[in-house]
Amino acid sequence: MEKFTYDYPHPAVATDCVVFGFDGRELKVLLIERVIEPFKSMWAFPGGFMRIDETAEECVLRELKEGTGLAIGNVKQLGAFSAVNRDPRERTVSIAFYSLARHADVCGGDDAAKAHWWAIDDVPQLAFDHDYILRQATRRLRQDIHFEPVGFGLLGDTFTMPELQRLYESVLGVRFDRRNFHKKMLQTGILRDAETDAATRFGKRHEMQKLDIDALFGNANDSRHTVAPVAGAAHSERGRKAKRFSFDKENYDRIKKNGGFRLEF
Amino acid sequence: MEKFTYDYPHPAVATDCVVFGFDGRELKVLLIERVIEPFKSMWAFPGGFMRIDETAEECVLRELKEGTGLAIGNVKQLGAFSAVNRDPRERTVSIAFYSLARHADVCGGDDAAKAHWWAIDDVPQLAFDHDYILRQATRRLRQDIHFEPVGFGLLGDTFTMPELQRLYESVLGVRFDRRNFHKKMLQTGILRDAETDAATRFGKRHEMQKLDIDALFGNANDSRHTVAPVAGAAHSERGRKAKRFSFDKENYDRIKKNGGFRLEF
DNA sequence: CCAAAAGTGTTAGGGTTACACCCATGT
DNA sequence: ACATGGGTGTAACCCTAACACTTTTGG
Repeated sequence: MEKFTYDYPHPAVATDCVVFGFDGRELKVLLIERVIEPFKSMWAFPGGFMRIDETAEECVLRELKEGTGLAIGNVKQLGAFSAVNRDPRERTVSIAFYSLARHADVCGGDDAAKAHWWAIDDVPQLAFDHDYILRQATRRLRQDIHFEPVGFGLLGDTFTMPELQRLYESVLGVRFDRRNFHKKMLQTGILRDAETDAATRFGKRHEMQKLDIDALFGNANDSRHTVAPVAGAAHSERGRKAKRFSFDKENYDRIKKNGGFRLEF
Repeated sequence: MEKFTYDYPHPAVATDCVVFGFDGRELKVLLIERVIEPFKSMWAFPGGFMRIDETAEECVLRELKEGTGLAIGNVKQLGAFSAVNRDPRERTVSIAFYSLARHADVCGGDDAAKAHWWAIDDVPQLAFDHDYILRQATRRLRQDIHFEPVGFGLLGDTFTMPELQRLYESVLGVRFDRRNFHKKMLQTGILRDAETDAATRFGKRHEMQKLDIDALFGNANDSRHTVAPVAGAAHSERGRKAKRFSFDKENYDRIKKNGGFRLEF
């Protein structure tokens, strides 16, 4: 086997990714059960060793794809974890990231071991220092959600205000008043009325029929279009049907240039 | 020479530290002129390669001491920088940190090359990807200053409200109303009246003389005790003498437990 | 005596919070 | 019908932003 030699000892460099998801009720994390030593049969974040010709970002996206089938484009770096004994095999520095995935996008992956969603409050003891990394990631997510539209990565293309509220409540661990939440969210300017939007895009603002809307977005009775798989399964079918919104990326980019939004909570 | 061999290629791991300082007027950065290739005679952050038996934090503190004489205890990690070609010698991942230093604490260091403070707006083109790292560090500092008492690491043990205001204005690049700034700062609860504090500590609250205060903290005419070296040199001696404050660490820790403070600005 | 710097309080306005009723849907 | 869940507006309060004069000090 080919060998690689250096004048000074080099640590190995790996990446790990904390993938958050949301099922409509609870915040979740994607974990993989380890099939080899060390920490065999324990759960850990997807990740792996960095190749010599890729950046850490490239590495973590590749490992994510290989390990879970997730092909996402956005990861945020949490930082490097460098405790001397964090990996019993050899000295390893891990560059950790976090990302947000729609609950349904996980499709197993190649050597897919077992990738499973765990409720954030029920995660078992993890391999390596991943317990510690998870705490950092959760804290970071809670911070970021005030200033960045992180939540929308966890929902479908369209979503309802109550879904969005449950997401924020899950992440932050608090409860909000419906009306105030609604108001605040609309004030940020990053939401767009999904139905109006769709009608406008198809040039049928005035002729928009209920049937068209159902066809575009799926309604509660139409299982062929589960465009909102996240929340659809989580709450009862009773009660008034909720208005759907979508994330207004164009407007968000404009707002971001002027300093971004801030959600007080 | 001893060699170190691995089955897979390993990148080198280094650390770099962006050290911010404040001279009473402008935000500064501590840079070292490189005396060896690559990037010889260009300026760069203090830092160096990580040893196999130390964490990144330990490494950066050691390098800081060796390179600049700074013996500080608090650094915050910015993250890992892993562009494939950032170091022409070999593939190197750098874990970057930032820290705050009192302007006078830099005393040269061992192999001290030349460590110099640069005004943040006058920094020349830097070695490696340090320009990029500096932008990240500046952005991060601006964020952190809203939630953490970062500013006090840059000032002396005691400081005046105008000094503190100039610091915040330098970091954030804006101007504040004196009265509102004063009010907001006191409201955070992390400031303590330095003169009252000192008098209390010495059990002489009621007998406190002006002379005592001068002896404890130095006054504008006493060059032997330049306890506020940061601002003392920067502004004219004219005008009313300002009240001194200190950072109330005990109270800050208590406040932090309850969610911390937030400076709106 | 004058210029420069620092201390201090009030008011208007915007934003947040608290709060109650009606409507739509499915059982 | 009724239970469940969602949509909507208003009033009190707090916090922020705007604003001017006085005091101290050194020249």
